[in-house]
Amino acid sequence: MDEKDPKPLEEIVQPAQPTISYQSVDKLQRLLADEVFKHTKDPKKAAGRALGTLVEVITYYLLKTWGLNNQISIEQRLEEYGNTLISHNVEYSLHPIIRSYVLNFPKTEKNITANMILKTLTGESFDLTGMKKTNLSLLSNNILRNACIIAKSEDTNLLCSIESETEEFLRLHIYEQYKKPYAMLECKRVGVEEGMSKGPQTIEKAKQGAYVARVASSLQKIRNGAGDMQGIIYKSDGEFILKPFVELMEEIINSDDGDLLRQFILTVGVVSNHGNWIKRDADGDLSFSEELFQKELMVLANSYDWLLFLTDQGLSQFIDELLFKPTEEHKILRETFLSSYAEGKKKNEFTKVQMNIQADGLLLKYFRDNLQMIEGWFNVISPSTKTLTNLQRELEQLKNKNWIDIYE
DNA sequence: CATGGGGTAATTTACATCGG
DNA sequence: CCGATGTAAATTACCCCATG
Repeated sequence: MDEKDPKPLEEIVQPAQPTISYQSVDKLQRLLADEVFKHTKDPKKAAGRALGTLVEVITYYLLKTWGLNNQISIEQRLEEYGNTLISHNVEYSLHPIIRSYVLNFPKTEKNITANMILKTLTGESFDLTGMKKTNLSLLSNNILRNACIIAKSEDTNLLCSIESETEEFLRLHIYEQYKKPYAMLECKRVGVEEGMSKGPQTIEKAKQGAYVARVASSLQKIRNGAGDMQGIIYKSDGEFILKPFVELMEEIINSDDGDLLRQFILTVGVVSNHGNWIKRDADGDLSFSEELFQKELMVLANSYDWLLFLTDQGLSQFIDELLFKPTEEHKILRETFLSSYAEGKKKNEFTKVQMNIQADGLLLKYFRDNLQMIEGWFNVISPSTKTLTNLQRELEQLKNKNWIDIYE
């Protein structure tokens, strides 16, 4: 990471804009524990788990708002680069779309199953040979399934999302994703352990994600004796390219060389804030420089191509504004969230996969209307020279590659 | 205070059963 | 046959605690 241009910590933990003050996430977690999760055996733990889900939801709806909805798959199996014996489920992966189609689906009161969609599709000259249907539902009891897979083939998945609606029809996006992703994201949240002054032990678990980030992509990290992070990528003829990591990564993203792109996966980590991620300096001040990162934060920053920080302020604002004290317009969000965690409740309808359909609409609108502010909830830890907009641009670049040629 | 071990809750998937 | 519902198994993500 580059230390020449350290960002002031204020930028990292407390973005300047809105001047409203928000409670710290630690306090909100305690509040959640007391109010929402009192009935569980370990309220704080359950609250922490729920906060983890919220980090995922925020990240997912940011991606949606960036126009990547149809590129996303959730919790799909990803083989290690060059080592197919080991695979991992990754939270979000972004995939090339090989073909897509808009289907007018007659509105119905009933649930919308993969089967019904496929049946409607067969009348529409959309070739389904070689595909095996799933038994998932796009819409069930008013709950939307994000990244809903309706059929699978050997190398692709066929997914479905709701594009828009008319009086009689739902316009459904049918799109075929190539299984090999060009990017992946993992979200992690770690809370402060009660009574602990130092960093969290639980972060050991985050190393699992760091491991995946290091083995997923053909672009691998390697350090030289001077401590510089180098990137190495093998081409199909066995030759390799070795040069400074960020430089090589940019080169691959900018290139149209199938040889470089075919197995490349941009890895992105999203960690929510933690009071002890960063050490104090000799004066007892918090300043943002790499040597003051706790070991665990460095491990993550060195493992992912991109490491993002979801700030305390951002997560608090999301919880406070939409879940704790929603406006009239947003009160369904609160209701959906609370009912999802009510005692005896079986089905959660506030997760990255299952989301109440009205809540989905409200979240999309909120993210669209407040995109700039929400982007301010994230800070880039690595590469330290880049911004979130750079990441968006890189994802967009990858999305627009001519993948059909690359994989033919 | 770093580390390893441990436990619960949440979520998803696969499979079974029920009812039309 | 088909979809809805229920249940067990598998996986993951949290937090807590004992030890040295």
